[in-house]
Amino acid sequence: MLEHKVKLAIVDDHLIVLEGLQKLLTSAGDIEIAGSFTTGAAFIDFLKSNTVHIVLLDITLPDVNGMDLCRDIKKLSPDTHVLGLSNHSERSMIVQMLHNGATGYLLKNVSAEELTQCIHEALNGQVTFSKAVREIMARPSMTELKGVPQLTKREKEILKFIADGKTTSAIAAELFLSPLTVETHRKNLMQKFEVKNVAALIKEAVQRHMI
Amino acid sequence: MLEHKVKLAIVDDHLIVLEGLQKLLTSAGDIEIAGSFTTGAAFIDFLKSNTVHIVLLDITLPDVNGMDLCRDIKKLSPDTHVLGLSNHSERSMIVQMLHNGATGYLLKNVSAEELTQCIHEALNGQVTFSKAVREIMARPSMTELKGVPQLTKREKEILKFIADGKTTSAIAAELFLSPLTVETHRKNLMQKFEVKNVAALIKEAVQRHMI
DNA sequence: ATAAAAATCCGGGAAAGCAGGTAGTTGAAA
DNA sequence: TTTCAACTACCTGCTTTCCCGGATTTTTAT
Repeated sequence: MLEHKVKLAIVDDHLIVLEGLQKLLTSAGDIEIAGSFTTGAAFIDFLKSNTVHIVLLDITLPDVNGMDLCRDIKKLSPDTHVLGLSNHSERSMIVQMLHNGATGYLLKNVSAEELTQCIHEALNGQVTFSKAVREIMARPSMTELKGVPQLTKREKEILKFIADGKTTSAIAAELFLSPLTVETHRKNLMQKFEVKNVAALIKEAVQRHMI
Repeated sequence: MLEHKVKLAIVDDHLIVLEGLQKLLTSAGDIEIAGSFTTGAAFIDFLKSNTVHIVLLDITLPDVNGMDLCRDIKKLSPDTHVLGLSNHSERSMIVQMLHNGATGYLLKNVSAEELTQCIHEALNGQVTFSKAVREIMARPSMTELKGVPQLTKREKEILKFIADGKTTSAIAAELFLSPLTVETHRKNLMQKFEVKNVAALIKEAVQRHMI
């Protein structure tokens, strides 16, 4: 196999993190930083006309959330490996990222060695975690075990409206839908979350950062 | 006045951030990084036998929280300026830091120029914020303005039950109350939160860490 | 092309929530 | 002591949610 440099991209809205990562990665000679981006949109743009082998993706971005962006990246370029990078250590976050096609997940307290090691593992297609993440995954907690329901775009949309306290009919009016349609989505949401009223629904959703 | 280099310390448990900050600060020639620390304890130790003019202090640390550490620092070395550095953009966080003696507050999305500017302002004793923080402080958003409603013990109790998805009558049974009483509490809760249904109530409550 | 998933729409009935009150009892602070 | 906040309880009328059950069309993935 030819040993070209690995093209790596970073998506993070914090300049500090961008610089920090670049510094940490200079020691790994075979990695080339193809680009740094502060928004998901900017990276997607770049990806359309450039090859990226691996991308370090912050979960919280100004424009889109990491989960959705991850999914978009994999759709656009299935061979690009995505490593989630975040301060969020909740199991649900990690699981969600993997569901959406990420190859691994790192917390921002990674060391330089961990970082480069994870990158290389990811390039081999291995699912890889930073040390702190492995510990979280190893000790599953009751509440987190149930996993995160996979919501459709419409469902997410309506979930947000519900959380804002809007009634079914108000939502329907705003989205030009029949109230009955909104009712159905609401019903499905509650089924997916395995709850039986909005109160519990919203609690779960907020706690899982879906709102 | 003699122009010695400014002795600056960084306390942050993320290597990435440490490196990133160092990189960003190299451009400011008059600043010398006296030390980097990943725990509050380590920095306090250092401070006992070294002069530090200014410290960039992450709010979330493994051993202590930033507020308390800030207070300790000012007690030990009142002339050391503390700049809070965090991802947390909640107004309450910022205010708390200032109460505890911080000279300023930065979000981690600061630019290099902002960073050095804030450092210099802080050295002059000026209270200083990064741009994003100034915006938060200038425009108290609706949700932040109302502050946290003062709930009675009973109300908090019932709020939790509601968030768990329990119905009014179930709560009443569990607390040996009339359902009507629970209804009243629920009504009062919604008044205090200025919302008109449970969905919004729970969202607000969770987001304000009351659940 | 075909299957699967998502999004849309519908009915009816039971249950709960919402909004607007009123009002007695208690316990602590002024 | 009286005054006030909290907790308790009640009423009426109306709206909305919740829970069954379906159905059709459009989009997406294989």
